[in-house]
Amino acid sequence: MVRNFPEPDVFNANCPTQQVLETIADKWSVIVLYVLSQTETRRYSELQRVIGGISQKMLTQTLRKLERDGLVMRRVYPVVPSKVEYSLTPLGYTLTELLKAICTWAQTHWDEIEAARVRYEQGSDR
Amino acid sequence: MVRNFPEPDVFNANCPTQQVLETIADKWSVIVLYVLSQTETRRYSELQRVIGGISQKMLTQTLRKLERDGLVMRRVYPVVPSKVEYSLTPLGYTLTELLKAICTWAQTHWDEIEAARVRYEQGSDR
DNA sequence: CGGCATCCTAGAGGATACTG
DNA sequence: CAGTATCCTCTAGGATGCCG
Repeated sequence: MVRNFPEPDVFNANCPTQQVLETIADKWSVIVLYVLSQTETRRYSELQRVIGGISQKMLTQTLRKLERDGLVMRRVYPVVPSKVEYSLTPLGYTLTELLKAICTWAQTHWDEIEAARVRYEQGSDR
Repeated sequence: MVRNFPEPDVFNANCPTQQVLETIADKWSVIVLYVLSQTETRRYSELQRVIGGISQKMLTQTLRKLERDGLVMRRVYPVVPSKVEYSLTPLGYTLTELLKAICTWAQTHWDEIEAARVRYEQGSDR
């Protein structure tokens, strides 16, 4: 039996935690979830417009993955032209605080990281 | 001046937040940081052994990136055979709570995600 | 021991065109 | 509008071998 781990260790390649990270620890996933966490509901085209630099392929792919994992809900309106709305599921909502924290951290500490990079470059130059 | 953003928006491709996510929102980075957050100090070979399924190339690459961004500290002991120890910097430590939360979330909700996947497969089959 | 350097391949991911 | 399909490129990342 491969399942059932004595203690959850992220370090084990077989551990589900690593598989979850494959979903969560992805740039586009974080951003999409973050957008949805702020706005109740978003249409496909809104997401594409609001998120800078994402291709439509990546957007669709990310949404599918999040939907498959039960984090995002997809509602199709049978109208023409078509209308599709995306929102977080209850499970997805349990992530919002975490996502907010991550984005806040990124915003707060960006200058320190940038400074570290400069220092690193200088150190490696001579 | 490209820098200096009115309000930090993750959605803007130019926003530093996205750049930080490139570092943080990476599976191996999360895991390496998590290991270091638990153990003060780790040697290279310990990290490689403890983390299942990481290649040495990826490990080195991840460590360099984290070092460059000021999250991880690398200390070399001039002995032979060589000895290198990695640990978190103060900046890196500010991430530990977040990382713990992420890993905890992954552990807690894995079964729900798995259930969602099964549901998704069934739905798409017919 | 703790790495680089090199080679190689699968898959990520962009651009473009077409469709219900 | 909200995608799918196709093609094509480029790079992430494994395997292997060498070095201080």
